[in-house]
Amino acid sequence: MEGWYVLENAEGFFKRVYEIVARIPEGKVATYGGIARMLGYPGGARTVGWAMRGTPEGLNLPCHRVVKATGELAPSYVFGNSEIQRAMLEAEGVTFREDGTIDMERHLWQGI
DNA sequence: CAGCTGACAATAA
DNA sequence: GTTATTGCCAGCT
Repeated sequence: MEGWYVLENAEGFFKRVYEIVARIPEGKVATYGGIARMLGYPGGARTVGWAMRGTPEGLNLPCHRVVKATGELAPSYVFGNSEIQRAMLEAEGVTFREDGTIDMERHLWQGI
């Protein structure tokens, strides 16, 4: 966490979340709680997800790479259908288990 | 000004 | 093993 200031206007909690999400590499996924922990809020998992809800589309933020701690994808009403998110992650190179959940052990991004 | 809601997470039964 | 409940932080009404 040294040069995390791509968006120099990173003052609010939102921006801070956007920066981290924007840093997620392809083929990797981050959890809401994980991002919250990076910010120093171990219990701010909901807040991170809530911040994503207000994510401007102009930032082209890879919100589809943010999943639950259990490896499950976000609810269907986020993209209209969970298939979209799953398809995008598969296209990125993320592997899924038989349950339809992401293999966190392989793709969990801890924030390099 | 006070209470409610919400793209979650962890613990208890 | 699954299902239910509580806690958490920031913005909104």
